[in-house]
Amino acid sequence: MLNIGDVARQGGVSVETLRYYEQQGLIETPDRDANGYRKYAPEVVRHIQFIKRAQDVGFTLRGIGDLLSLKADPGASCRDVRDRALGKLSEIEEKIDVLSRMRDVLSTWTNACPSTGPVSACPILDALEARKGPANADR
Amino acid sequence: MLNIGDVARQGGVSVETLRYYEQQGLIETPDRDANGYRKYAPEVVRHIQFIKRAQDVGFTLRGIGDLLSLKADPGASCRDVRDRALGKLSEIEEKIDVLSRMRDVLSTWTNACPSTGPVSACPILDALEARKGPANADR
DNA sequence: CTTGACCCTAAAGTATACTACAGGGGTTAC
DNA sequence: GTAACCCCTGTAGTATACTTTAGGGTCAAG
Repeated sequence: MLNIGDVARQGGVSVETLRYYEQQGLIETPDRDANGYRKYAPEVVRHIQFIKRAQDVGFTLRGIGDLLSLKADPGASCRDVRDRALGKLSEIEEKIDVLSRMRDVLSTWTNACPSTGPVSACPILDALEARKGPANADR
Repeated sequence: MLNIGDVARQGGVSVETLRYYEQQGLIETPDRDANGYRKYAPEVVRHIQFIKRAQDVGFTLRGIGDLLSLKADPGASCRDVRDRALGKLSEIEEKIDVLSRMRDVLSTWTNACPSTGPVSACPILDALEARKGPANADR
């Protein structure tokens, strides 16, 4: 059995993060020692890595909680998980699209800037003030 | 002269947002009427659109404040503005890279999923639990 | 003269994922 | 027995860009 500090070290997170995950329902409430210390089975480290990997591919803690519910539900199907992943995938693609548009506009503007002369003749500031802005997708 | 509500309508923002911008130093403190109402010159609408366009290409309000200072500074050069734009551009490219990696991983996973069968045999959940995660760039 | 639309301030709330702090007890080695 | 380190709870703070709430004046129309 592990103390919270052991789990934190092995899982690569802080003890505060572990307590936070517990509070958020992402990890089971652990048993307590006589002194009140949380005692963890070694398997919990794997569980934390699951959370971290899911974060790495863009899931929020809320989404991860959802994934964990599916994982624990014998009635759930693989399709349910796949649906969550596809949903996240399109969210990410949407973000990439927005960012790509920003990049294109900024790139155009920086290329148009001679980078010499005073700000009074800056094409970037001009572009920002112009009647026509970039085609803004959202916000 | 315009009341705050007029500016809000013409600028496409809420009156609360205008007061917030003022508080944040993004728009000049307007003169007040005898009744205490803010009175704006019509030019302020253009100013607000500057802010909105800068947001559209990824600048934070802090960065926009910086841009506005350059704009107002006769000693500033076009290069200064360009530097801010290039900095923002690389930030955005970095974000795109991170998101692209997430997309690739999710895409691989969703393709590997037969989308039939129980979660107990789900390749996506397996991937999330595996020893090897995706090569995570940051976080 | 009242109703509805508008204006004011200051403070608190929202979302996300933690981090930090205050205040206090337990454990281990010397 | 005391220093160094671990654990506990609960609350507040962080960043960003607003939005909401509370409580209260102002103005134009009918």
